[in-house]
Parts: sequence; structure tokens; C-alpha cells
Amino acid sequence: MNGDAQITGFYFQGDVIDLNISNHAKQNYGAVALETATVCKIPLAEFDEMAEQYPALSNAFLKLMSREIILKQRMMLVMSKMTAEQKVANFLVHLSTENKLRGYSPVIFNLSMTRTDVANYLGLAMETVSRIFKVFQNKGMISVERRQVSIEDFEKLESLLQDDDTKASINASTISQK
Amino acid sequence: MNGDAQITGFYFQGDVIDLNISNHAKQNYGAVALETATVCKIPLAEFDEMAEQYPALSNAFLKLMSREIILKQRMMLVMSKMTAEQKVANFLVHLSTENKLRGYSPVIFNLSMTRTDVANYLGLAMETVSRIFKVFQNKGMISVERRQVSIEDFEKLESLLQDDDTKASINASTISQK
DNA sequence: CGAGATTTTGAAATGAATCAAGCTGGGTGG
DNA sequence: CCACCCAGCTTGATTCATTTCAAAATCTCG
Repeated sequence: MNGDAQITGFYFQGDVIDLNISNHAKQNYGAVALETATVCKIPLAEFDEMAEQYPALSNAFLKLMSREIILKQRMMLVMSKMTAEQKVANFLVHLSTENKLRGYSPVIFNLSMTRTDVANYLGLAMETVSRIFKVFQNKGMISVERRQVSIEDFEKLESLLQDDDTKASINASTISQK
Repeated sequence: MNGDAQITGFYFQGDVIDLNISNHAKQNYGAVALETATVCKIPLAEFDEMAEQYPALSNAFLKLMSREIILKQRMMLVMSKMTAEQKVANFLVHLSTENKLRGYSPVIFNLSMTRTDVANYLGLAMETVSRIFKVFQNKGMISVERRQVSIEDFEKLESLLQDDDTKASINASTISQK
């Protein structure tokens, strides 16, 4: 997995991981499977063709991308406005929620990624993540054993997030005159 | 404009500011016009109808959203991996580039927003933004007079961004087994 | 001319990064 | 089966960037 690139997301079964439809993208992307994975790739031309025939398809993609934008937006908020503890709490809460959604246990699960990766994803130092796991453990909110996490007090974790007004967002639009 | 919500973007003439197509969105959004603005709003039902008739339309939206995702992704990187100076430099470089793209001067332009808003957007304290503007000015990279900015040394500004490997990104995919 | 908003500036406080060891567990080869 | 190794993780001490607090300066405009 190497160096110091930015991890932009963790994805699960059924997720669409790369929505780069346009040719805007000159960026280097890469996906790394942490567990057994199956991937389906659709060439752009082929997609266009299919979309023409089945409007529902592009509709579905619009929804997917909309969701992705909201996620990224939320992540921007996480990155810029949250303390390290809040970032980690948010991370755990989301993992738990996501797991529940998928029919797995929301209480006990596997991180299937290193501290370093989590840290990178959250824009923190590995050491900080390690320390915060410990703090949460000492407070009886979670218990961590290597990559095995169990949520002991979901509400308390969640409550860490909502102290300020970490909910609303604003799009400030700057439109040149006339 | 008020309080402490997160500013998720600044938009220009012709930009699509709200791509919330799905009903995932329970979030509070708001747009504030800093200069004279005209807005076009399309109800979801109507959009679906139009999209059915003109596949090119949803295609165009897919491209738009793809671009938006890439932007947000880049912004995540900015938020999590850059120092305050880099954030501000990046902000200025982008404004300048954006202006050029739109046929305005890339060298001298108006911030049409308060320091507080810039700070909020970049996840910094207002004072920090102020100070960094001063630093850049002292280094002869820009000159600021209230909201009037002129770029004196674009290259130097840009060079601040590329020291580390602030370019590549990785999508780490975690796909549940089988 | 005020009066409120915005910006600048300085000093002190602080959260997180960095640096530097030491620990741990799981895998490898002898 | 043991001893070693090594990547991943923890822990402590120190440093540093940025925030916060506080106050003065400057602008805007009714």
C-alpha cells in the first residue's frame, strides 16, 4: 500500500468505487482490495450506449453520484471542522452504521485496514489514531484488540460529534455580475 | 450569512450549484449570492421527464457531477493534507485560474467575500487567513488591499503547493468477503 | 460624524505532529 | 518447536502550527 497518497474513501460490497465518467480526470487513481473483491468496469463508450437505451441507468448513476457528492461534502466538513477525537468517533459511528445497513453486526467488526490507513484517511498521524482509540477504550466507549473493534457505547460516541453545530452546510454562490 | 456552518464551495457564473438529485439529502443547504445572481431551479419530476426525452441532458449532468466529485475530492485533500499557507495559496491559484478561464483577469480580481468566509471555507481561523495574506504580500507574491487581490508572482504561489506529493490519490476499497 | 462591521496585530494557550524508543504477535526458516 | 524477525502498534517527550483571546485600527455608509 506504500506511501503518502491521500486515501479518499473506503468502499464496501456493492459500492461503485470510481465514478470518473468525464475526461476531466487527469488524476492518478488506484484501488486496493483489502479483502476479497470482485470489480466490474464499464468502458465509457459502452456506458453511453447503454444509457441511451435505458434511461433508468443514467438515472441510477445520477443518484449514486449525488450520494457520493454528499458524502464527500460531509467529509470536507469532517476534515476541516472536527477535532481528532471527533474524526475518529465519526469514523467509527459511520462504520458501525454502514455495517448495520449491510446486515452485519454494528457492534463488533473488523477494521480490515491498518492504523496508518485510517490515519491517512482522516488526515491524522498514526500515533494520534492509536492514542484516541485508547482514550475511547478507557472511557468505556469501545474496546479495540488489534483490528477487532467493538462498540460499547454508541450513543456516547455519537454525542461527541454533535456538540457544536456540525450539521448545517451552506453553498455560498459567487456569480459574476450580470 | 451568519454563523458557523460549513461553506462547501464558491461558485461562478454558469456553475451548477446544487446537484442534489436524490432524496438521500436531508441536509440543510443554502446559497447566498455575493453578487447579482440569476438562478434556475428544476423540479426533480420535471428533470426526470426531460432526461427521458433528451439522453444528452442526463449525460451532461453526469459530467457535471463527475467534475464536482473530483473537485470535492481535491478539496478533501486540501483540507486534510495542506498547511494553512498551502490552503490559502491553493485558494488564490484556483481563483486566478478560474478567472482566466472565464475571460477575466487572472492577475487582479475581487474576493467578493469576507475573510471570515474564506477562513470558513478553508477550515482556518479568520486571523490566520489575514496573517497569511500579509506573509504572501511581504514575500512579494501578491498584494492585497481589503478585498482587492492582485497576483504578483503566480509561479511562486503555485510552487508552495507542490513540495510534497500533493497530487496522487488512492481509493482503498474494502469489499466484504465473497 | 458616529456605529457597527471587518480586518489587523500581538501574546498566550493548545491540539496534534514529530521524533524516538520499546512492545507485540504472527509468520518463517532452521 | 523454538528463535528470530518484522510490520504494525503503542507510548512518552518535545516541538510546532494554528487557534484563541484580546485589543486596536480601519473601513462603510446612513
